[in-house]
Amino acid sequence: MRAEVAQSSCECISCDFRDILFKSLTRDEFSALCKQKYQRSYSKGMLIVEEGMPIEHFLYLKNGLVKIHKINKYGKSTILNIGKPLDFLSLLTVFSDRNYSFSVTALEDTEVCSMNINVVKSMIQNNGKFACSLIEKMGAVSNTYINYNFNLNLKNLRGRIAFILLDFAENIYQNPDFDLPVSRREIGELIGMTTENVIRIFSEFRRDKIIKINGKNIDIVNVDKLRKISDLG
Amino acid sequence: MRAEVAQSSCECISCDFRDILFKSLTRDEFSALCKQKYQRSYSKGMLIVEEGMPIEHFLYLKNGLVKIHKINKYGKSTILNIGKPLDFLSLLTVFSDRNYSFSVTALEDTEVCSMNINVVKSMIQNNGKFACSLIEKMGAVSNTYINYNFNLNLKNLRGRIAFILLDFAENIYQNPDFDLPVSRREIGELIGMTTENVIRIFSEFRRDKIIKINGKNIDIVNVDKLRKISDLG
DNA sequence: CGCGGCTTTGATGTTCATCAAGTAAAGTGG
DNA sequence: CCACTTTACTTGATGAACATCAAAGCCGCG
Repeated sequence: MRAEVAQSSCECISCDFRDILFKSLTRDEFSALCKQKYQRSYSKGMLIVEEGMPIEHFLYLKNGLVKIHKINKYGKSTILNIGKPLDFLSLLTVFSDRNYSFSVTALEDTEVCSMNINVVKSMIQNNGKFACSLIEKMGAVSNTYINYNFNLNLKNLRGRIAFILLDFAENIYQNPDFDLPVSRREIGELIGMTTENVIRIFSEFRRDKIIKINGKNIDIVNVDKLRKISDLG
Repeated sequence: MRAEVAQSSCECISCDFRDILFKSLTRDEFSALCKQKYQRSYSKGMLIVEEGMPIEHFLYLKNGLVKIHKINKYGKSTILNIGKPLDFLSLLTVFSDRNYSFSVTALEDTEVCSMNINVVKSMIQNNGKFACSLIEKMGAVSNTYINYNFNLNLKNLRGRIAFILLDFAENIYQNPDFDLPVSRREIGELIGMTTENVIRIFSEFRRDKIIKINGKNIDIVNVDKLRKISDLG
């Protein structure tokens, strides 16, 4: 009864994530999750997770965009991945580590839902279907990450830029015309090249009429050519 | 009863892997797993898994060493990872994909145990403790892989060679004197450089008295210097 | 207004891949 | 067992790709 009431008063019931990961929860489990969850908004630029902090919550992105980054011992920053709502790298490590081995920063206004990690762990123990969907999701995220790296590592600089622009257009914004959520420097940190060369190749693509650039705004006018560069690089 | 008998007659009971992943299974589960498992030996060079084949089994390495590799569309081979018994990359993707997205080849004589994937999936559903340990193991493997890539990508060629030699010595053979299980070309495929440059840097390190080389045999004589090169690269 | 961060372009030098050529080692068929 | 072929290994020379350095314009913000 109590559970019933809690559930109906809970916005989680209409959350997109419910179908992805939580559809196998019982009403009581769902309600318990709901009651202790904590939702928070982060505006662009805010730090969501700091490298080294203890892992106490299972986080997921309701919406928004984040960068998962890490600083090496000489202070150089690297972006491991751009995290989208349903494809969140943090998922992979949160059940094994005690402390975060990376930071997470909002690239756009982002809503994050956090649940006590032990509550989720006990749900894994008690609900096999939930455990299965979590394992499947983890595998899918791994695959994405592994393929992303595999594809990127073999390419030259022009190929990388082409690849990343197509990735933004197709996988993140579903639109050939979009605003970059990151600076030129951050693109370099993500695909492993210097800021100067990111800019140089942007300019090259503009000169060759493959893209239009207006500050952060990118409009891909020749997708075919861009894809060819990405494939051949 | 029947289960009991099956269990005591099964060699799995003394398998190292039992403690890692399967210690939370009930006797009946363990016995069921045992009865349908299939163990096979592969000698050096044999193909264990072929890219594109359907995933029907959950595989783990009992002992030996494998390379996980993938061929890009122009026929160029890349090694994603070297798989050790308890740290097997395949673990990450086997529950999400329908077909293998990579090949696995034995680098040394290797024993592989294979269990029907659906049996394992149903164990995940029915045994929460098992699901938990699997999720933890998956997370640990992810972490290793992500860190491996993070470390490697920032380094120059000398740093990469130093890093990989230390990895072999410390994480695989626990000995500064070891036989390389791979060719010079394969090292290049693993850390992203040409065969010629792998050899060149080997020769350089030999000239600088950091390592001794005798064919496949490597003896690290100046670990500190090698670590410095790995760190600074 | 001025400062700092982001962006842009050009000049220069280093790192690395490619090409070439030769030796050693390992497998293959007679 | 030996000629033969193939594959792995090695070194040098060259050029291309990329990082670094330098300088200047732009923009937002205190």
